[in-house]
Amino acid sequence: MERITLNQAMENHLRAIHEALETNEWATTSECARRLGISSASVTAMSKKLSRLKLVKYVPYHGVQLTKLGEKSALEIVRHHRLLELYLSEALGIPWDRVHDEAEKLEHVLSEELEERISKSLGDPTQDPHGAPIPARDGTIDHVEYRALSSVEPGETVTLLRVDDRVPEFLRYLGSMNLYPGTVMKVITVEPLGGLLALRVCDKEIVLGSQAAGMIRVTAAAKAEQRQ
Amino acid sequence: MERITLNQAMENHLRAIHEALETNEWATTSECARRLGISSASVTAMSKKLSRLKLVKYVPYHGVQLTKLGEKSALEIVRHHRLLELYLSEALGIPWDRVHDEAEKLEHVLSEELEERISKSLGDPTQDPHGAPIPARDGTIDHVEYRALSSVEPGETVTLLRVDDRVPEFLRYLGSMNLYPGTVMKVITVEPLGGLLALRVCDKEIVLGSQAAGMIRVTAAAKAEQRQ
DNA sequence: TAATATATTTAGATATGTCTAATTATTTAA
DNA sequence: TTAAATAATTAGACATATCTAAATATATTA
Repeated sequence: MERITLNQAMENHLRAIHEALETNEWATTSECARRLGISSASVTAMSKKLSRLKLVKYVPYHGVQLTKLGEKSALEIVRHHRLLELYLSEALGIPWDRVHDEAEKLEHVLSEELEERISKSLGDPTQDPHGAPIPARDGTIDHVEYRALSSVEPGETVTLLRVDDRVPEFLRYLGSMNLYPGTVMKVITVEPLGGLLALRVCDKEIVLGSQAAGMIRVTAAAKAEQRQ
Repeated sequence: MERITLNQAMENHLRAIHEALETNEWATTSECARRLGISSASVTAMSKKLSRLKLVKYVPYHGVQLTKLGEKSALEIVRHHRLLELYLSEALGIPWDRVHDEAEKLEHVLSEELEERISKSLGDPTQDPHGAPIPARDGTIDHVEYRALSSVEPGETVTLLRVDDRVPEFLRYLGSMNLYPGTVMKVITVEPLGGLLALRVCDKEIVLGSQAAGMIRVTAAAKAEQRQ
């Protein structure tokens, strides 16, 4: 498997594709465009380019999937991104709602050596501050069974495993209520129409909207496991 | 003084100009081209652009000088660069011969917040690993009187103040002889034609070529001061 | 001072990633 | 099953920073 030189645009697209594929079989053009904040036309152009380089399988009008090579390349960028998020948070004290944007810029200019030293200085971690798995150097990555918090039934007790890292306001809101990966919570009630969720966390009651609950992933099993 | 949004190419040019102006009144087109590793034609094009933006004074066939605004912008990039060099060296243990290339990539994507946290975590330092002054946040910068080691007379004792940071082999060589900023050395002999320099450092004798000696700057006063 | 060498600029080309507007496919709803 | 809505692609344009080759200006040398 050859090594391919990627530029920043290609790296951005690959990471967007990788993330889109976490929840769907195909990364559609519009989904990638939305994630990258660019036009669909631009995404199509890049899909063709990545396809020509054998980094993705591109099926017109369906979207793209990563090839083995593309997967490997994407995981390297994801590793950069998540290691940086953790490093910025742990070593430099940047609040968890701001590390994503910083990491997004830094991830493209991280040398192998710097990546390795950062990883070592953190003890070769396997999770970023938002609970996302950090791929290992060899491309292996933890696969954990998740559920969206919004799909949990009233009465269940679950552990928060992972939150979406892209919306600072959302993360600040969670932080203000001490909702971090590892937090155990019991779902009290679920409003039938709006999906408003009432939770009990450490004897405090918290209410979340359905959109917020959709950005939170929790243990798939019925009973909580203490994690992290 | 307005704030101007700079892209990576503009930042690279501004830093090259700033460095060229450390030794010359004008930053010539060819000198900038050499430093940036691009063609003179490209430098001319950028000189015009920076001139249009009032960041430099461009006199055709003479070169460029930084305006007040350009100086301020350049110093911000230089601050990024040197803070990063020191951080990579101190916090992540990257050898001093490799920090320049890393910093060159990172300097363009450093946010104000990250810059500030890095600076704080280093105790708001004023010198990078190669002895170059780190501009303060407000743009003030230490001005130290230097001399090239190659211009020192035999018999003089001087303190190494600063070395060129761009050639890894050169830095490794210095490191192998324990020549770092702060090192006190006595010039024993100077070969008249080739300029070969014999030094005594801690009772060890070291010989340097004229090119190497030209990349080392030492105290301007006749007697050494213990620095750093 | 004229001839030559060197440095700089201009002209024109290329690669890249993005955009908008128009066209074509696909999906959804009537 | 046809019509309408949505999604994706194509065509064509633009900004950017770079390049090479040719032209021009400046500096150096005979």
